[in-house]
Amino acid sequence: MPYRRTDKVEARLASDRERILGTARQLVAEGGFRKAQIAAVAAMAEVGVGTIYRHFPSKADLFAEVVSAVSRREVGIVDRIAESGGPATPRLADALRTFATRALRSGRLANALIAEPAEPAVDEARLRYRRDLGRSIAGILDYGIQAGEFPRQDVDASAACVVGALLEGLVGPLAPSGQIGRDGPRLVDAIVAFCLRAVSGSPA
Amino acid sequence: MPYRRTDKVEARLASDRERILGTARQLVAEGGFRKAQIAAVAAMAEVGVGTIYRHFPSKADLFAEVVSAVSRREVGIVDRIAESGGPATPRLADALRTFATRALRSGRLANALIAEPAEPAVDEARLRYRRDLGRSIAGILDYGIQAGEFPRQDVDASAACVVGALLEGLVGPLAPSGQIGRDGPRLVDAIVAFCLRAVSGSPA
Amino acid sequence: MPYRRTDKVEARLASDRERILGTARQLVAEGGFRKAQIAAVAAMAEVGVGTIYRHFPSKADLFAEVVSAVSRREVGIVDRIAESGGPATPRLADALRTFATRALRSGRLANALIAEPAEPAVDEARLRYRRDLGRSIAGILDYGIQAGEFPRQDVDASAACVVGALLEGLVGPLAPSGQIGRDGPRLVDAIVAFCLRAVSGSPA
Amino acid sequence: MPYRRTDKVEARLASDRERILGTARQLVAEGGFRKAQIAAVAAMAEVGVGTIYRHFPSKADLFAEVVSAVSRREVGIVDRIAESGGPATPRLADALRTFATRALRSGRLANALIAEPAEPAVDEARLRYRRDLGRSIAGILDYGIQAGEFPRQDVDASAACVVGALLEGLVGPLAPSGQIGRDGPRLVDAIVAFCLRAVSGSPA
DNA sequence: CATGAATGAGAATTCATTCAT
DNA sequence: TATGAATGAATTCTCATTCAT
Repeated sequence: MPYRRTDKVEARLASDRERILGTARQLVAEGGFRKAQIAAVAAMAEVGVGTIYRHFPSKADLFAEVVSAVSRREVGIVDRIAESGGPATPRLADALRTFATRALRSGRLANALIAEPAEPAVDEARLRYRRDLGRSIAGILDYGIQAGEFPRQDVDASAACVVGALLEGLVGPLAPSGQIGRDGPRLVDAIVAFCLRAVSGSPA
Repeated sequence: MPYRRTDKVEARLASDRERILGTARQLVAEGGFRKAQIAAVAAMAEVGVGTIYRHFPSKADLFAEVVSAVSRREVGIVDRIAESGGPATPRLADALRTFATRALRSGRLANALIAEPAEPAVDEARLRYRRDLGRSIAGILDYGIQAGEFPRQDVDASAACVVGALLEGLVGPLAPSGQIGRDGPRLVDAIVAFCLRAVSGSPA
Repeated sequence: MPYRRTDKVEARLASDRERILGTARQLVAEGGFRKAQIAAVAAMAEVGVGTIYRHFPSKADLFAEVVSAVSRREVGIVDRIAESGGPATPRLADALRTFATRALRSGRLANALIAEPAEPAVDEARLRYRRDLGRSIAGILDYGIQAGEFPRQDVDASAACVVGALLEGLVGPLAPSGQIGRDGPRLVDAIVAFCLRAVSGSPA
Repeated sequence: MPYRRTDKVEARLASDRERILGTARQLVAEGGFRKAQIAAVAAMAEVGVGTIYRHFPSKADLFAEVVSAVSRREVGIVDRIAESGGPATPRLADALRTFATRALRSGRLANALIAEPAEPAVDEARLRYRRDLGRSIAGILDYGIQAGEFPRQDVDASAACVVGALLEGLVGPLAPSGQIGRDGPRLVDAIVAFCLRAVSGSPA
């Protein structure tokens, strides 16, 4: 009887893949890339090491995929807000606040995905993450400038600066090491306010 | 004849130390911390491995020192500007512009020192770098708020955001692939303008 | 087909472990702990270096296990004799003679396991060896004193002295250069006679 | 003016040599051979590393000499007692007691010199130490047998056993690790009594 | 001659990847 | 097909010895 890749097999394959990705993400969230070794992922995902290599050609690919997945999810959320209608200012505020709040809740994961490179391939994914986030922001800025809400400015540079301010504000040194040191909402407010002043050139 | 640590010897020692530090910095600038192994530093500095361990107790110490040295130098420059007299706005502009211009010239080094952690000890040095830079910025903000140039704001958060915007603007993905992709002066202008709008809440 | 740790695999694992232990013991017997480096053990056991670390957490653990294994075996043999019934004197004689004869046959190994420390962890195992041997001897002494065969004496000190006399007699300098220099049986006789006189306080 | 090795120079050379030896001995006493590195000896002796190599061709030679020196001194003391007149029994008791008491006072040094080999060359010196000690003991035994105090016995084996009992009794496992666990005098009494019973074949 | 800086061969350990079962 | 045991290149650090000053 020839081997048939049945639906059942297909489903197991997919669920294995997801579980591996999820476990990898969790390990990164707990101990950064440093602690996320293939063997550890395999053990926690309850699959064999070899199985990981069936789904991902290399460690770098696995973790690049981890970053991409988080990126897709988070940028997707921001995108949806960015593309919702209405004036640019509240839209930007909403997007930034949502992103920041979620990042604060994710604890160390955000820090690792944002600031802790490891392999070049993972780095690329990280950069893509930031770039995609920037592109989403840039969309709002473009709209706001068109609509006269924001002054003329170098949109790409501003978007990058917003991303930087956002991430650094969240994981930066002034927010005590690694954890949300100060009460989150207030910090998020300050960051959002900073960015809004920056792109609008007006107080509030 | 008893051994005398002559000036010549002293000079050689110092120059060895400097050469090791410089080589380490260069290797980091070229390939990130990943490429900067002790053996590689030794080879390129044309000293034995043991010599490095005469000057630095461990690999982590060596690279922490690399970061510290750059930090001291760059933050020192910013500090001097921050502490010069006059209104806060041009002072902040000057500080940011100077830092940014220098960082752009340093190429990948800034990226590595800012965004690529390695050993925990090096990480700490990197965090100190950002914190020190933030503190310098915060000083100007404090002054500006006192002087009524800037609106009331969370100074620590703003300073972190400025640092983030500055660094991300410089090394971020929108400045293509780690190198000075766009003409530098224009990018620096955009970043500085962004930060000034953010802290002042006014266009210009 | 899910991976099954078959009996065959199990057997290979166990035999690898044994081969590694055996090789380590052999290397120690040939050249002392100095010659027994992990790489050498791996090469001679025809396994990779990593395989050794799959079976033993560290070099110290491996060699501690080597000592422990020999200790368990040899002390076990002595214990069985010590716990057999009958008067203490022949029991002690039998125990000492058996131990000594076996040690003489093992050549340099006894010397290394007895006299050559290396890592603190291995040292501990070695001390345990001597202590266990001493405890076994002390048991016979206790019995003999109760039975009136031996005079009252400091049992712990006597046991240690017996162990010392035994080991030194075997591997000591008077038995030329670490090997069985003199004809074994006569040496064993002399050592046993010495110890019996010492604990009994009577000739023969 | 040709270089003349004046008396003054000669004296300094000799005193340097002594200081190096003394320092080495002290370091061994404090931390065993493991802690006694050439650089440490040089530093503590307040000479350059090179100076040590002027006096001793290698590390092994230096420490072999350390062992030899201690050996000469201690064996000398025992020898003198051994060669004093009078019956063998009190002479042996005196020799053993003196040696044991001194060893207990020297703390870890005795242990290291007796039980902690390092380099083969040092090992040889250690073996010579034990052999010389044994020879000294053997002299007393010979005399005692001649005089009819002791029964006929294998003198070399007995001497080795005495040395073994003595050393093991002192540094062995029953005397808690490394330090004089039990009150020294009582332990020395027990060891001496053990040895006297062993060589005399009669209760003491 | 004394010095101590420089050297670099070694040694232990880690972990991504492979492949027999 | 899944598994996880085996692998060994790579990396950090130590320390006896040499030799320019």
